[in-house]
Amino acid sequence: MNDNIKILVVDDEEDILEFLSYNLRAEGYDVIVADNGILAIELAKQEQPSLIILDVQMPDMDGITTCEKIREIPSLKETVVTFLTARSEDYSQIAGFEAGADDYITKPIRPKVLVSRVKALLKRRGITKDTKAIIELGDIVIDKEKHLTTYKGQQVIFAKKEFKLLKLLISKPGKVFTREEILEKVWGSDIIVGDRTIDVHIRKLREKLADHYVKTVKGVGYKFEY
Amino acid sequence: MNDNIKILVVDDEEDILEFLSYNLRAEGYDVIVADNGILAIELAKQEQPSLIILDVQMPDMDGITTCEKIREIPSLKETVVTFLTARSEDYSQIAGFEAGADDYITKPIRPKVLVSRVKALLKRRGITKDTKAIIELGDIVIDKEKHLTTYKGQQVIFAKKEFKLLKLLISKPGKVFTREEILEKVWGSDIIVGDRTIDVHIRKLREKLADHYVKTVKGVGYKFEY
DNA sequence: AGTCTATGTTAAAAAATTGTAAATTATTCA
DNA sequence: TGAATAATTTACAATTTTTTAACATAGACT
Repeated sequence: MNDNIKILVVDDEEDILEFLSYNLRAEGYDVIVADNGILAIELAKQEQPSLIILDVQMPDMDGITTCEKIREIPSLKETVVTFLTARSEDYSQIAGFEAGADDYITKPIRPKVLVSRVKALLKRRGITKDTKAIIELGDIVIDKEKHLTTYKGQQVIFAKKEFKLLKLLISKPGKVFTREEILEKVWGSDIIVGDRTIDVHIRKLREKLADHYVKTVKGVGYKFEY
Repeated sequence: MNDNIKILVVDDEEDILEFLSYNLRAEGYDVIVADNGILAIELAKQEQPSLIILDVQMPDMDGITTCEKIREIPSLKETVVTFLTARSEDYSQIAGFEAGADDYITKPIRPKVLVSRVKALLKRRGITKDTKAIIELGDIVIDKEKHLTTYKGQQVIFAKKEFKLLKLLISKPGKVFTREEILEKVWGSDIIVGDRTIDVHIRKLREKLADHYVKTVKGVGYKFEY
């Protein structure tokens, strides 16, 4: 499982796809491409990219429609979407934001601006290479890529769900995650589990680390505190 | 229901300030203005606007420096900052994002684009008065995300309802909230509770902070006074 | 002063939420 | 396929929060 940041680029023009891919790959991103909106939606669902760059003008399904459809997919609600638009189309900017886009990049594209923009967008959403690879928090080291956790130098094995839960909580130390949020992010929006499932998993984290890391905020949720 | 979202506009040119204010006020925002960076920072600290629109080019302190300074102020960490920039200055866009800006608006400004952009930015951040992450009022700091309250540097624990009530009262210091309003916003419109419930919760706030913060306005309701 | 009403105070009951162990069901992987 | 491991449910215990209820107090008004 390669844990680089994934970017989906969607444009009907071959050379623009290549241009964007080249420049983004050079920055270390994993780039996947689609030359139409329908394929884009399929790929997005499958690959769960962190960022989608979407050309506004495309045959069949335009960027705005594509974006609207993307926003309707629960697992892609948090994905950053940015449009590619010709410099003068102010109208499309408006429509784009209403469709749920986060930003837009004007053509002609300058590599430096592109990369800087992409970085800024991802950073704003808290998606950085750091948060993708290894998280260190005092005694606790989590290697997401290797799916390994170390506590006080000792390796601790977490099962899949436990690991996901730990990752989530630790991604924003101190932040209280509601049960809903946890369900949504660890289990997925459509899966229904019993009331006590989360508690049991929380218990396992506490067992394997130490009780005091995971705190209960009664009536609200759980948080990780170092 | 524009629950008076505050926007701070900073530009050295009088006519641009007026133009922006006019258009934003027409949309129902509370607009405050500053014609230089130093004043802007002062005002921002005092007024805690949700959005700051900042001209890049200004005498004395330019927009980028101002933005950097703003980002250093804890209570303004979550504030959305957008730059105003001449259409061609690509470099400033890059520097702007690095300084911690969230977006930029190019001159010449078109009212429709401006308003649409501002709406999109605020929406993206989910800003309506009750989603601001941190509320600071002198000795009292409320971190909604962490569900933490600090009084004189000491952590104070509030249960869910207490926390909600405190948040409500503190959201508009000085405003008197009627019992009805409190019930509606803390308990929800359809829940029926006895007469003394609110009093009991008010009492707990007084206990945990200090008596003088929450004042009773007999026959009317309660208010928070710092 | 006496009465009336709104609010303050307290302790205890009630309700809501979470913790836990053990049993049950799914999944994985050799 | 069949142990082994993981995930979930169940049933109850433990804890904490919220509400109620009974009584106290303060201030307004006649």
